Amino acid sequence: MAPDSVSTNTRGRPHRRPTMSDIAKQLGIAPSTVSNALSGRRFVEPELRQRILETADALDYRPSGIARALRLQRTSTIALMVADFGSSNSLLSVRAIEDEALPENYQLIICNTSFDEEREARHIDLLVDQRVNGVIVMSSSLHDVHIKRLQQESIHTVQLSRRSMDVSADFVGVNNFAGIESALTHLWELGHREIVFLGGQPETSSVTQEKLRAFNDGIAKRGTSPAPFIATDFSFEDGYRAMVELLEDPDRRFTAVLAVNDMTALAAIDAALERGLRVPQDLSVVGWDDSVLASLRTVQLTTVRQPMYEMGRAAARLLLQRLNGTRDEPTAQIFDPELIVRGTTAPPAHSAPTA
Amino acid sequence: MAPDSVSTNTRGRPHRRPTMSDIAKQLGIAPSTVSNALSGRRFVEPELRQRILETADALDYRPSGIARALRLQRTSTIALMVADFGSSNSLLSVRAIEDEALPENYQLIICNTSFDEEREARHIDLLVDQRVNGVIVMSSSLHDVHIKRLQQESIHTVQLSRRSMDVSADFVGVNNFAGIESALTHLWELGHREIVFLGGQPETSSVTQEKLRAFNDGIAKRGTSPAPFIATDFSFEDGYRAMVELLEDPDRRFTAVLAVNDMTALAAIDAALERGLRVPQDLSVVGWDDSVLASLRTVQLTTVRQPMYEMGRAAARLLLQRLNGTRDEPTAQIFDPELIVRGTTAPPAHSAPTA
DNA sequence: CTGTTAGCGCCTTCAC
DNA sequence: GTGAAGGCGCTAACAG
Repeated sequence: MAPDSVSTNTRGRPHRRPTMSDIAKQLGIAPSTVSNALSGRRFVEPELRQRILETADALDYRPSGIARALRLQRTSTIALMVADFGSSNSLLSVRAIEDEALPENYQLIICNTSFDEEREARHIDLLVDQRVNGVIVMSSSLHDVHIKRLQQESIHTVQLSRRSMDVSADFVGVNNFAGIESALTHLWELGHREIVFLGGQPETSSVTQEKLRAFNDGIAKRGTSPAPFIATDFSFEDGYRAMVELLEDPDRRFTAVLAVNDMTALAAIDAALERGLRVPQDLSVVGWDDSVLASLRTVQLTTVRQPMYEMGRAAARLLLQRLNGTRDEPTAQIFDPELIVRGTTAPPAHSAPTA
Repeated sequence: MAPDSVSTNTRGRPHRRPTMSDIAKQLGIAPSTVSNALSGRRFVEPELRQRILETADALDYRPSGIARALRLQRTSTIALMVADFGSSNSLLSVRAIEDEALPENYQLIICNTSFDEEREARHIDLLVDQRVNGVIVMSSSLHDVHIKRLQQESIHTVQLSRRSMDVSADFVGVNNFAGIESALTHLWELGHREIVFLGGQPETSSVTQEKLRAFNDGIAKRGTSPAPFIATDFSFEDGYRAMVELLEDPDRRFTAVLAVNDMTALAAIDAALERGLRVPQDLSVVGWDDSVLASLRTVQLTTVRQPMYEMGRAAARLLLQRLNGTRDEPTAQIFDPELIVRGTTAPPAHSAPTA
């Protein structure tokens, strides 16, 4: 077979991509004119412009984002750092961010930190090296050091859900206080007086800290003794272990569980069912997220819904505005959560658990 | 406050990143020597090398991936195209791919196509412009045109799960035939004779095509009349609608449902329960994925497990090997699925459904 | 063993 | 309205 029109020499690679110079050469004009015609930043004789567009098309020309990035010193790339997008419905936020980024020709890079600090560091190194323009940090456990690192490198940062006290950056989140308070009120009105808060990592997660504080405040306000708390990561397995621990402690009595997320709530339910408890008759459980799981007929989890899509969109917009220079002072946008009452909460049986 | 040591002029931006020239200038040596010292590709006097490393560190130098990419003509970036990573446990594959890419300093870009062809095209344009080096295509509905486009642009492509007939590319998948056959055998041995296959888009999804063919073959082999099939997308909502349609058809009789994925299976269960059927007494349901949902005590879904993590890893390795030139001819790697029997399958009640 | 030079593809002054 | 030249930051070829 005859070699293709656009052949090349480099290492036997079959294909070299056409450049603006190629177009220019073919038309006998200057590269800068091609640039002007394609970008539309300068006026070019319509007839010439037309010919340029045509040959660009004919050559299947695509601009090189790398070259442009090097020249303009901006990559039009943003990144999202998330601890584990499997364990909640953070996917909605991802979707929202992509929906905002795509129309503005921004690439989105997603980094999964898995609660692993070394992995966080690796990712951030890569992001810095690639000269990412902005980062949305959703990873609840991302260490402040790393955020500061990003800011030192003058990479714009927006915090989504998680909030760091000693880092000043844009923030989009939910009113955790109100969410916990509404769940607590719900349980209280049903008659529950012994409620435990299950899960989360208060040392690293600002969200858990807030929820826990709201929980303890709410309990104190109602004049009950402080309730137990067990720290876990946000996975099913770990929530399950924690719940078993709670259930096997003979000193512990409780009629309701407030879980840090839906996954943990489901784990708690599993553990309770396994030990012969009925939900909600013997134990009420409230989750947090309103993930797809929660609405299943076989699950029917009472939970707190946060508008993840809207939050993701807000975070993306904030970031993009900042990258376009449309914004200045750090902002905070707080969304309201909503209690969704389903089937896993009911008045407590005032006797001991019936098997 | 006095201006920082590394100050600049461009547009009042606070910070200009140090380059190799900066290091070289500071030490009174040539940039290329800095390059050689940092990359280690050429020998540099240990003492000088040491000083270079130190000043690089002092200046907080980080190499520019963009400049390097422009020079080397490779970006060390790969992309993953997925239709909707919410609806199955494809997250495991994502995790695996990241686990393989990170140690080799490859960036991973994830593209969510949402079964939307225009969105696919947008994404691919961006990927081409960014000069992504390789793409893993997991999006079951990605139109062949787009894969061919990638190949024309000489971007290496690996297909994960979905397989296109008239595109020759590396492929990693699961033996759908064996999976369906094992599910069918399970139901058959329980005594089911009227089984329906629920969900999937045979026009666009090669996976659904294979499953459907395996299903029809299996039914035919056992000498039963062909079973109904309803096409859906892979979401809960659509699966639910389809199941209601099936249930409301008076001409239709069936005692078991084989669903295209877990989400659809759960939707089918919901619809059945809603109409007073009991699972598994009145209706057996088999899913596909073995997602976290399936193992919940309140769900206990019988399902077919595919090793998503391993598959993702295999796909990533294949791609990276190809990018490193370690591989040549297109390969296919087929994994074996595994039937996980849980609580949603049982012998059929041979009478009409008991309410 | 180190320095000089050139160029990856694009954009942007500055000339004409 | 268009052309020519330079440089973004890096690496590879060629000198010395």
